[in-house]
Amino acid sequence: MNNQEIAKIFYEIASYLEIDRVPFKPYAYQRAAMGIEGLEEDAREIYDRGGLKELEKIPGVGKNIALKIEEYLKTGKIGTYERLKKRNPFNLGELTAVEGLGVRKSKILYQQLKIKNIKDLEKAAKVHKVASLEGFGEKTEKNILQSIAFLKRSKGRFLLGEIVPIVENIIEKLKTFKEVEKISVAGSVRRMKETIGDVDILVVSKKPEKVMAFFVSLDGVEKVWSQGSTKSSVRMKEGLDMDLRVVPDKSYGSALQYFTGSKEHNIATRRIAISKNLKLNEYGVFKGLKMIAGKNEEEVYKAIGLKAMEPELRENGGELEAALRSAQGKLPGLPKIIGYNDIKGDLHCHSNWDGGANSIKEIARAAEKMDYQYIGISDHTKFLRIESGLDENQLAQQRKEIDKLNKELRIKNYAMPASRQELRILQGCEANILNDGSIDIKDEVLAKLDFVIAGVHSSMKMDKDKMTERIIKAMKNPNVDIISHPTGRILKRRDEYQADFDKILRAAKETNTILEINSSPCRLDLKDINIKKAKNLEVKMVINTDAHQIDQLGLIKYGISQARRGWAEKKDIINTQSLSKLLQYFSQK
DNA sequence: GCCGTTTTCGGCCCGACTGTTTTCAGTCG
Repeated sequence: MNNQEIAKIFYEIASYLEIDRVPFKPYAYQRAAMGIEGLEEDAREIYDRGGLKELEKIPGVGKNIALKIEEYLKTGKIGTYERLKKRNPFNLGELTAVEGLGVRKSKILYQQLKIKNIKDLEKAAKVHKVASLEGFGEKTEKNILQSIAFLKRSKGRFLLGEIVPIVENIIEKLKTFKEVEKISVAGSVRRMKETIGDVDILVVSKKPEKVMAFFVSLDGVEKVWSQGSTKSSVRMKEGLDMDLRVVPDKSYGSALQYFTGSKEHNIATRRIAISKNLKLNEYGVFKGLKMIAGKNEEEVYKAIGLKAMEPELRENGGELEAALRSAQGKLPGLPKIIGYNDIKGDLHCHSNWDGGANSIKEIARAAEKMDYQYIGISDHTKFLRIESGLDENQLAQQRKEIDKLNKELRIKNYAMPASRQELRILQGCEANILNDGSIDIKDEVLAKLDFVIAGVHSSMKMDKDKMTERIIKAMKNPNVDIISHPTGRILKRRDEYQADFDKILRAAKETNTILEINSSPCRLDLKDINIKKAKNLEVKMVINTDAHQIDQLGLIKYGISQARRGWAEKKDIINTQSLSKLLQYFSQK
């Protein structure tokens, strides 16, 4: 994939031009970079199909930038970029990651002190060489050192699953403060992005100063970066930054829209407003000086001719075009994405048979509490000795226990509301896809299970063709219904396997194999763009937790949010369906 | 350098806060 690399180069060109105060061009390069990032097709394929003309159809790409893409595809380099880099031989990405440092200050640091990277910067700041530079000072130098310490500690972003509990706690505390009239989380947390840089919280209050004073004095606040009457910014003891904004009630909707982002979504919505002779900012939608909307998000979007959409969709990935069509009654409009209460059962739970924390009965009880109609026990199989994987005999034993429990539970369920009478424990397993694509459990045993999940748990560094073939061969096994965590990534720790995902998707379609969206906050695998691809190809998916103890059943919300970010609808996700429909999917293999 | 429901020329998202200033540049989101 060349696209990410090309986009990165254009972002950097934009930064270099900003250093030199070149007007407007940086914006043009950024837009081109965004356009390329958003492509579903590789730039080379586009070029091979129609040359420069075809490249110019990419949003933000005109004649000149098309030429630069061509140059990159032909030579692997872009002359303009190489020259700019030579003139600014410092690590821009690294330096601007430091809070408070942008491109201009980075250049000054290089010119005055020959600082090229964070290491140089830390050295210089420690001996107080930075404070004396023009435009810098004591405080800037201190903040730089603190920010570097943080970067070292956290490696940047946090997992959504780490952040949400912290945010929920802070919001609960703020709700108890009587001057807080309305409150909502905004930013990437509201969009449920898989990793979070910092947290934005929005409040309506008539006494902003009092709210700010309360906020910065909350337990868990380690440092106050800034404190004003509309915005305050703090560092929490967990290491993440949290911003609180206070807005008047009449602007709550426009502020929520604005602070929810994404940045790309906001830039695009403002441009739509301008094209209609309106101005959109965090205070409202304005026609001249007259405010025409702002109280809630629905009226803000409506004022600029759009239907409001769920926060998870707001990435400028086609949602604005869809919202425009929805508002005009045209198709295809906004998707009716899956809701947080639409899941009818979790099919990937580990019991104490393979070393998980809870018995099958305890898992079933927990599933009842979640109002599930079915629960799938999917223990590891024998190849994974370290996880006490089950062999053929143990699977047969487990079947007996599950059959017994199903009888017990069903009797009790007649006393339950109709939705729960169906609760049924299904027996699956999470078998291993061996290096040659075969499964570590005999076919005749797999055939007796209600469903079979298969996943890669070994030899993850296989080369691309081999890994692709390995997974496809597993999908061709008529007993394999679901592929677990299909790309194998672990956020912040391990990259995806080398594999051709598009090929795997096509094979999933041909073999009626279901792909898992694993809800574990460090996996979220499939990720949003792969979910979108699967949906477009009509490949079915299932949202599972991979829980090893019953408190992890609640992680399902992160899988759902990922599915929502991938535009998945109820019909795309098999475990939104009734038990009978679900079993029908499995029988289609 | 790109782009067009007012435009093929003349615009390009926009406001808050900080730090270093004495009216503002830089950064952030």
